[in-house]
Order: sequence, then C-alpha cells, then structure tokens
Amino acid sequence: MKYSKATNYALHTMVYLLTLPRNSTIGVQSLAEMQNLSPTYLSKILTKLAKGGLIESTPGVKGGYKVSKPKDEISFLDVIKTVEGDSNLFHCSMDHNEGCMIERVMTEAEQNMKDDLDNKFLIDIAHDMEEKNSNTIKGKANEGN
Amino acid sequence: MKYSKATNYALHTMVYLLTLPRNSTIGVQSLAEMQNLSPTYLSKILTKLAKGGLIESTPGVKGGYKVSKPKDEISFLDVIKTVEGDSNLFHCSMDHNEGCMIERVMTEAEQNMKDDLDNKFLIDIAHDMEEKNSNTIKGKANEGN
DNA sequence: GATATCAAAGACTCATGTTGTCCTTGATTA
DNA sequence: TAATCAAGGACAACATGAGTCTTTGATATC
Ligand code: SF4
Ligand code: SF4
Repeated sequence: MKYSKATNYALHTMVYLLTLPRNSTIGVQSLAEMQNLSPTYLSKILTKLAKGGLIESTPGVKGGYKVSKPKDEISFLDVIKTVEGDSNLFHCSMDHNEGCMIERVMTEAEQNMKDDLDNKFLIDIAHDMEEKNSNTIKGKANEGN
Repeated sequence: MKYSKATNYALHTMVYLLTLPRNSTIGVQSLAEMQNLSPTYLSKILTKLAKGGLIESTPGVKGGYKVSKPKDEISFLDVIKTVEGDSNLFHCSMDHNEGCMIERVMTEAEQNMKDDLDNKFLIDIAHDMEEKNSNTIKGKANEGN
C-alpha cells in the first residue's frame, strides 16, 4: 500500500514542465537526466500523462513535451489518477454488496484524501520551487517559437 | 496502490469478534471457514492484530481469540494501521527533504483519510450486521466461562 | 529526399511484495 | 497424557512494480 515511484516521477516532471515558458518543449532525455532515471522508463510514464490529456508531445527534432492544460488547473489528483489509475483503494469482490457498510466507510475516507488532492495545484509547487531555485532540478528546454 | 486482502480479512474478523458476547472466544478455524480462506494464513493476520493489542489469544482447548480493548474504541484506522503498517503512502528518498512541498501535500491529504478512518468505529458495523443478520457470516463461538 | 531527433510501444527481465501452504514448536485444558 | 489451540519459520506461487532493449513512426532541418 504505497504510491508507486512512477507517481513520484510524474509529479516532479509535471512540476518542472510548469516552470517552462509557454510553448517551449523539453525532451524526455533531459527530463530523465534531472531525476537520474532511465529515459525509456520515464517515457512510458509521460505517455500515460499524454493519454490522460495532461501533457502533449510533439515528435521530431525540436519536439518534446509541454503541458496541455491551463497551468493553474492541474491538481495533484489529476496526476495521481492518471498514473495510478482511479479505482478505489478498497474493493470487495463479494456480490452481496448491497449497501455494504465496510466498503462505504473505506471509500468515503478515501474520498476525503482525493478531495484534498484535487484542491492542491502543482503550479503552487512550481512557484515555490522557482523561488528557492538553489538546489532544485534544472534543465535546458527548447525555446518556444 | 490498493489495500491488501489481509486488511479486508482483518476488518471482517474484527467485526465478527465484536458481535461475540464478552469473554467468549472463537478459534481461527471457525473464523477462516466463515470467510472461506486458509486458517494458517488468517492466523498470521490475527497474530499481527494480537501484537497490535487489538485482540488477544489464549492457547489450549477452549482457547481462541477475543477483542482486548473496549468494544467501542476500535476504529477502522486501528485495524488498518496494524495490518498495513503506519508508514506514509508517499515518501521520497531524497535527502534535500527540507520543507518539501510535494511530500507535505501528499501527507496532509493522506492524513485527512486517516482522520476519518480513526473516527469510524467497527462496533457500528457490527451492530449493523447484527440487525440484518440474514446473509451475514455466522459461526459458533466458545461460551465464556 | 536523406538524416538526425524526437515519442510510442512491444517484449522482455528483474525486484519486490502479497498471498498462501506446510510443518514444527509451545502453551493450555481436560 | 492426549487433544486442541496459537505462533512462527521456511518455503512456493503469484501479482505487480520497476526498468531495459529494440523497433517503429512521425517531424523538422538541411
Ligand atoms: S460485508 Fe461488504 S466488505 Fe464484507 S464481504 Fe460483504 S460486501 Fe464485502
Ligand atoms: S522536492 Fe520533495 S519529493 Fe521531490 S525529490 Fe525533493 S524531497 Fe523528494
């Protein structure tokens, strides 16, 4: 019962993408270097994020990734749901499920967490990181046209 | 990122134990039968619950398990923490952890879930199950002396 | 049009954790 | 002493996560 590392990578990548100027892109190569992990693995995660509509990718020489939503609308939950999936933490396989109290309590509690995560936005983290940009991750992005 | 089956088993077992009359015990054999699972596996879970102080076990012929706390004080969180462990869902291995915003957001959200789970008590589920005791699990307990 | 640069995707391996079994040990009651 | 209970270690089976390698396909630049 833990968040996967992929979620961690996804969050950091998204935060970094939010610090980039509008219309500039950055490749998976650079993104992977910053976090010291394999480009191919990160690529799979980014593909997920792209399919989830959070980022978009352009192939080719000056290609790369950039966010594809208004920067202030991307919540933690958006990222987590995309990477981890959006099924419930607790689910019972039994079929007499009619108004099961246990499942209900568990799901309601989980919803509290999700509600909170849906109200925390990555842009705030990005701003915070930019302020104390001392030891934060850095990379070179492609200039936007 | 899911609750383990062990948590499910633990919750159901605890709920059932709460329906038993004071000072009566029931063996892992019967408990396992009700839930259609192996006694030895359930035994490990129950041992965890025992070490966590939620239940206590007495060996020997008329032995078995019974709750070892006031029945109305056992929360969902008590059980979950004992089975799943109480570490955080999100944890970053980096050491520049000084006031990390990401981890903070994630942990705070998790805390909301935990707070809720700590305010939901198993005894209420047990009462609810007793009311509509139609299709609920049943077993024979040892009479209390 | 050839080439370099990018993402996407499938197949695969490796690590880890969950789930479960088997067998032994040890305590308690009858 | 024998039957009945839990505790625990060792192990196997399985699922999932984590990561690598390689191929394919799209795009821009020259
Ligand atoms: S009571 Fe609820 S959690 Fe338990 S077996 Fe039935 S549906 Fe599943
Ligand atoms: S910013 Fe926070 S979550 Fe990210 S690497 Fe640093 S400590 Fe970990």
